Amino acid sequence: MKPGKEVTIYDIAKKLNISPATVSRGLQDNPAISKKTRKRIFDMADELGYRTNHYARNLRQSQTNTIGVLVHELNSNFITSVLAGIEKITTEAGYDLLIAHSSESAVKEAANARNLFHKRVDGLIASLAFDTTSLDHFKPFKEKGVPLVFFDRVEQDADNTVVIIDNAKCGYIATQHLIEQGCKKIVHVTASLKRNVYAQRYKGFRDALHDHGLKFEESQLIVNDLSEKAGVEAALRMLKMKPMPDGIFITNDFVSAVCMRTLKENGLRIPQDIAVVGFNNDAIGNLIEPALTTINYPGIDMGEIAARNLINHLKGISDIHQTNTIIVRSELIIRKSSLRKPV
Amino acid sequence: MKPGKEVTIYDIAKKLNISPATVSRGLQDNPAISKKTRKRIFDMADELGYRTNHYARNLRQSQTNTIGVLVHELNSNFITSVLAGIEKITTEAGYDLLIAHSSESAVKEAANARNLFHKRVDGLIASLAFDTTSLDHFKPFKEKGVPLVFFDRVEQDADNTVVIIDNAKCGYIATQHLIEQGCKKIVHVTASLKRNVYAQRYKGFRDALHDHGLKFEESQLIVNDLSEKAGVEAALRMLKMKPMPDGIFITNDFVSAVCMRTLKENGLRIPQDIAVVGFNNDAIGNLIEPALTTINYPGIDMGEIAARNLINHLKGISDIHQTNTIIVRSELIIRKSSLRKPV
DNA sequence: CTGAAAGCGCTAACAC
DNA sequence: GTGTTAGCGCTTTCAG
Repeated sequence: MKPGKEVTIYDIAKKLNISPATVSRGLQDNPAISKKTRKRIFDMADELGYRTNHYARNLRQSQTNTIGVLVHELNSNFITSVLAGIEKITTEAGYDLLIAHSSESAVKEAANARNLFHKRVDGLIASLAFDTTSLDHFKPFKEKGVPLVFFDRVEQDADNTVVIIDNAKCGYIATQHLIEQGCKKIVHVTASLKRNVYAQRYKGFRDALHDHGLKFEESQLIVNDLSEKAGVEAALRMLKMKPMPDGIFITNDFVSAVCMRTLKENGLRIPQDIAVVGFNNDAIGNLIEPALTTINYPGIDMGEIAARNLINHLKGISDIHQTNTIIVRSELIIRKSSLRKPV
Repeated sequence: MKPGKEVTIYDIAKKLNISPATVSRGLQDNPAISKKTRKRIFDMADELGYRTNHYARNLRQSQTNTIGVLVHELNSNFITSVLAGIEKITTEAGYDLLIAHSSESAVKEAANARNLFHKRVDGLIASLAFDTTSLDHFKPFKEKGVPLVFFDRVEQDADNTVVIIDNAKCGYIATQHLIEQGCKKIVHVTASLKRNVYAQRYKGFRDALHDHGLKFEESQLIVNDLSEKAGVEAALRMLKMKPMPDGIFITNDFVSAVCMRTLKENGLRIPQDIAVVGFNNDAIGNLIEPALTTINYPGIDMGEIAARNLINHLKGISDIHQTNTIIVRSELIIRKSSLRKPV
């Protein structure tokens, strides 16, 4: 193995006195090649330390065997689970992953989309940033016929395939649970209502209040950016309300934990004074006190489903445009933060 | 823009009545091309919706402009910070990232290394899995002259560049802090001592005990896999010790949180009965009760440093083999979980 | 400042 | 079952 010099199929061909085409076929397990030759090819490849030049192959085949993944952040349990699911499926199918994250910025998201497009991904799986409103940056993909699958944070128009949970239902059952625990004034802490997930959860929240004859005032809705600072502020704001809320439904477990901390620091008891329900079922929920009631939904499944749909489409097994919306199961996990009555 | 047909530099050249070579040079801001021509080229490229074919370019230049990153897991704050740091630097320098994670399995790590090698990354940044002992899977990189940088979990032999913190010192100050708080029997919960980070922290722990005249028994060392289950077991084991420890130094914040939960469930008060110090400064430490004393070290800086070193080497600005070990600062963050005396 | 031409390593018609 | 050949899109000498 001379350093610096790459082994090519020509080297293998020469050593074996066969043609490069045969080597190429052999390496791909083409059935037209006899068992013996194939074995000789593989052995020689090993011996010489051959490695495929993916760039030559991709150039030739004009397809990259790469799937782009566009997410808002990497730092949540949920996202890493989704990634794990995607990775499992794509790896099995022999695709590479190019992962980009937008740090919740629509501008960076557009830049990443452009980059992935220029990298010629065969398909794209994406979850949108907070403030993404237009889907223009995905247009090039559509024009080139590169299939798109959105998950979780999506924009639902006619021709996107989306993998989501029933956020409205989740919002409803979370709120209903609080009502069943005796809460009369429930505050909802969430992020920009322009984003489907938050809009839907809010809708569920409102519907549940309405169906149970509870009234709603604007002050019961707190919209922020789900940061630690925002969590503290939300809690302080609730402390000043008259009357104070006796239940909170928060759209994210981290912010729930922050809120709870601030409330407890101010002498409130959870769930007696205020019952709390979060969202996502992050590890944190089971470590804080009291343990957090939350909505669980399977990131890994969402990832697998998104990836599988995309790949089946790429392989021509199914057409992605036929399956428009896939809803993944979700459930309420009841823990102490909301439990005022025996179950 | 006809669908399915890619625009190449030949198309641009033809439209402009110049040669493909000129277009290629223009696109790369080659100073040999006049401003006017360059502008015309860019405008036409825009108009036609041209996108570079990276595969053709890489094939031609036989370098990929890609850096591989090999990590044990994605699900920690620390790792995602490192990744953010790496990404910042590599993006600025125009490199792509190929990220692989080994789920703490040496076997998968080797497979990932092989894959990245076959993908021909120009350089590799890695942090090892728990049970990785041999560095054989990195040999191909060395043989081909592909530069390697290890961070955090490393194997220190002569010719690897490593970016680490002073784990022994951190272990020492964590332990010393507990001693200063009046702890007489301190237990250390950690992972496989084959891994440098854990071995060094343990060394610091032992040194601190020794320097302060405290004796050590084998039972004061608990080695596990840092899972939730392991955290619970560790706590239960300590509850059975006679006498019970009055201080714990745990190598990871998550396990600290789990341990604390179990101890509290069993009626122990923290820090009065047992003082706890963790490691990593994850977000969780500030949300549990009492807030967790821990060691902070800057993942983002480690990522940036690792990436910068690698890239400078690739660009020939500096030689990676000259800088063998880079130590990043770290510090003890004191919170309530360990505070028995006024500061 | 620009053009002509060769070649990076691989695959896929098309032959035989 | 195997060989010949052309070409994927780009960069880069070498010429002018």
